[in-house]
Amino acid sequence: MTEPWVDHARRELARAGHRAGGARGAVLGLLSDQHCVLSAQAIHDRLREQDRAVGLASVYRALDVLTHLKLVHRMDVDGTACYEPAYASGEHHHHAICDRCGRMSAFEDAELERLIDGLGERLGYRVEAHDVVLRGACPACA
Amino acid sequence: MTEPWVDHARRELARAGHRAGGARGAVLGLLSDQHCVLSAQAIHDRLREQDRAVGLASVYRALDVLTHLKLVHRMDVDGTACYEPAYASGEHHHHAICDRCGRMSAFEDAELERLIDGLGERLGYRVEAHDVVLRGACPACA
DNA sequence: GTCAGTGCAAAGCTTTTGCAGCGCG
DNA sequence: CGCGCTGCAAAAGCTTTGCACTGAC
Repeated sequence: MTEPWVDHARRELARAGHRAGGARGAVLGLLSDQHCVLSAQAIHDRLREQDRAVGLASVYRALDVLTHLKLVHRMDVDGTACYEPAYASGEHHHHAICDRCGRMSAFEDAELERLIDGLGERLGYRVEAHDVVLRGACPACA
Repeated sequence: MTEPWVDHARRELARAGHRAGGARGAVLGLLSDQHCVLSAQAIHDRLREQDRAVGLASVYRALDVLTHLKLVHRMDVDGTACYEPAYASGEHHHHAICDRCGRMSAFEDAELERLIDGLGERLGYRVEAHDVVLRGACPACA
């Protein structure tokens, strides 16, 4: 299986005039292997485990560029920024976080997306991104 | 017009065994006058303007207690925690934030609430709170 | 009187910035 | 061979914690 997201991201980076440095490449590679959101610190730690150590500042800088190009999606959870690949179209999901065990699950729902698009229109907003977060007790903890 | 939320909050605080201190009371009073979300720093600043100065640490402590009692709702925006009164039932709204001017608007939608409740059930979650955030260009900036 | 609540200052995190050197294009 | 990328270290937020003191019950 190829990694369409990584390829897409590299292409977009080049198109935006960015060079291909090692640190950003490593962050890109790690993100594509994950589906769950990761904090900058978590990315830094995992890269170190994989012997592809990258300065924490470079992780932040890479994520900043990627976020601005809308190649990764940023969300704040419990006061810390977390990131995940942003898939160009389709494959759009949201998160439910368990207050007890802290575990996070992802879900998607076409009707929710449709409803949110409608809401944006109603507000006169050109909505470019949106987040939905559910909090409560997961099946195991409830 | 009375302030049902403040009264409710004071009652719940007492019921949870908390004493009525000046700092927390001031935070409570300020929050009830606002509809928009406020950061801890903003609360601290406004209280100072009103000559009801409260230590920043006390603001954080008050907000922490109130959040745990589910009397205020916390949301992270751009890496900073913001707070607003949590209305026991009904009067539940969400936010749209403009990427350009940073202004925030509130909206509510019964269908959205219904849909989210359904999603929680589908996931087996006992959903206790949820957030929906739209990001994009507001009518004025678009 | 006791102990939660408070203010201040210090510490702890997360994130950003400055700067010198490396390396892609 | 210039300029973007990187790492390190320092700085800049935001938030929490330690401690002594005040004040509610």
